[in-house]
Amino acid sequence: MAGDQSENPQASEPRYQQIAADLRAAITRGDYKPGHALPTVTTLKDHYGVSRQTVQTALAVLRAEGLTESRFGAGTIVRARPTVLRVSSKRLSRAERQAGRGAMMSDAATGGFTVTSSVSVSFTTADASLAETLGISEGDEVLVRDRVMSADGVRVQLATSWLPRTITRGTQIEQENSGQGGIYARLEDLGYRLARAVESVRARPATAEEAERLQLQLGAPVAEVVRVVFTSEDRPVEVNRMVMAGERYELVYEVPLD
Amino acid sequence: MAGDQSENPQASEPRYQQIAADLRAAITRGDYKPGHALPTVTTLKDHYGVSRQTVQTALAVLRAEGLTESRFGAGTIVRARPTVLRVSSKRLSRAERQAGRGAMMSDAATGGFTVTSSVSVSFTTADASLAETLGISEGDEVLVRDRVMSADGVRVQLATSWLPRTITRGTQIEQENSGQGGIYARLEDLGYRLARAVESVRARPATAEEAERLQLQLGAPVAEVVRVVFTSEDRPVEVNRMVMAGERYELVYEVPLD
DNA sequence: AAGTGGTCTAGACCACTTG
DNA sequence: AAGTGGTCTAGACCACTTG
Repeated sequence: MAGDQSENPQASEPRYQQIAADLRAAITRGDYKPGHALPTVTTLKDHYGVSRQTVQTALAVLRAEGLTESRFGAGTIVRARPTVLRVSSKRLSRAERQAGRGAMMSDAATGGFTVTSSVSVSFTTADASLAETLGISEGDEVLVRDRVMSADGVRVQLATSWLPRTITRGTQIEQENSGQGGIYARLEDLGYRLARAVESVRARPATAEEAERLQLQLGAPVAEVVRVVFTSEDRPVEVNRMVMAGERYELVYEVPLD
Repeated sequence: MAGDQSENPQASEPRYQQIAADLRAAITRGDYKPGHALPTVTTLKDHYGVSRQTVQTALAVLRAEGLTESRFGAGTIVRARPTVLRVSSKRLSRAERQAGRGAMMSDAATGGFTVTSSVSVSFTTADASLAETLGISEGDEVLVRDRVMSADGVRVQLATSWLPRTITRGTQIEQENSGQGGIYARLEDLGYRLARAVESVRARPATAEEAERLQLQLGAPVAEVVRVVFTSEDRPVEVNRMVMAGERYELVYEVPLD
């Protein structure tokens, strides 16, 4: 009966959510194992006696939860527990810098992943908000370092750093390859003693551009971390905005309680 | 022409995404203001010359991005910038505890929100993972404190704490009302000097249950924070698992760089 | 009572992957 | 070549909100 949804008038839950719940339970029970395919859309449509569209809507729910992944022309696959990068706030210690590792590389050292990164360098002028954060004037020149980072070939993080050109002009920080230990090591070479950073973390949906660059579903959760680095004289020297594929990261912070 | 998508064979982007992009741009430009309604589904369908379903799919994209909110029978509303609770790691300081504020209350003091919370207390035995984290034996009794927190009437956080009953038995920590300064103040009254916490943060999609309890869309981003609190003798005394509505929180951490 | 968003069907074509 | 997921249409009924 077309359009008739009243088979069971008590069931306030839409059919597609019932189907999603059913499949979710089957995945949780282990009927469908990570890396293996779910039944095809056509099979599911016949099995549940619904239209293709309804099956697709149910599958979209599972994708939104991160349980499955659909491969165009191939099938719907149960996702393996994702690659997790455990990123500790200890990664920024001077000891790590002196061991010649940049922040991203010490993450890799922790997790056993092969980390690669592509960098592009450009220049712009500070808008009001950036100028305030960096303690410079609106319109002042800033260096922009844009990075895409991958772990074991999977893109996991987008990062953009801004630094005042009064600090970076003519230094290796303006080169794509910033050298052993990364830009923090170079800043210390220049005499800036880095004392602390403030990191502000939010969970939010990926924008369309981020989803594309990180190979995520639109609206998939990302962690946005904005870090401001201060010297021992409490001068801000860098703003770094990182966008991380949510489920691929675990951020670990040590918090003093006294 | 039914089923004909080849009007513009160059356009690899599906129609519903084009429509979503169009509406997104209009919202960003300010054509549709926060709190106001988008055109109705019927209007949009006629305007773009597509089916209702296609419009619905486009609107689902905007909802997934957190840009809009659909009200059954009423319309699709542009969301106001969400209530943001700025939660600093400084909230856990001894000074705050001695001022009589629990962790959640000092958040409120920071942000100017009215915070309420409902607590339920129960008891269970530790499974292997919890036992290891708390340094006790599997099967040992633990106290469970389950909390739902609201800011200005909006549910913003689910939190569950586990503490060994060898510590809490017979104390105010096992009461629903744990008193001024919360359970951390009570632990210090009992002679446990709290030294540090380790917080581990992930962004992930809300499960169906969390979505319901936090009044979120299914799969909306949440921040999951697992905190382990240690005494000055490095003994773990509490595990606290918090699930926060992603866009309603900003977590701020101070990170030492040396 | 009228309007709104939400769901559903049956059928179609598409781009893509797999053997 | 056959199969798969993705998208789309036109039309329908539903639960809910608003005046």
